[in-house]
Amino acid sequence: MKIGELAHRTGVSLRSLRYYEQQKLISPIRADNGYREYSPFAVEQVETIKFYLNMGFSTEQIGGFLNCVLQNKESFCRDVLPVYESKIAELDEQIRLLGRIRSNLHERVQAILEERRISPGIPIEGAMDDGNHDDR
DNA sequence: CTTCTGACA
DNA sequence: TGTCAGAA
Repeated sequence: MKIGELAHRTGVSLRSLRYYEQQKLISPIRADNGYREYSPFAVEQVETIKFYLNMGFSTEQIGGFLNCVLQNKESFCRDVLPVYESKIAELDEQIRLLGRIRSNLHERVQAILEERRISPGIPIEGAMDDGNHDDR
């Protein structure tokens, strides 16, 4: 099938489909006219890519265990463990930062309700870090 | 009409 | 990621 059909059947934009290819997550073959030709498996492949992207993994990380996960239908691929663990650690870090922001705001709310004055805007370390891992 | 690549008021 | 251009 051509890119238009795959996009329609997966709900992924043409742009993203081409981007996944750039990131080596999918490798469609080229027809004589230069059009990308996807195998019918591309549908499930793109869906698993979307799944991991939503899990917060970078395209680079996904590229690492995609084939393994794709073949061993949700089975075990030991190489994914370290990736999953680092992701969990990353989430713990984000949760820690969010907790700081939360308590900071909570304190301000209380101050306002109690008509109490508190310290001015004090930046929270690392709070502005969106932890991006993408980009080739 | 569909796809391709490259680029960004 | 969207989107537009110019070409095939």
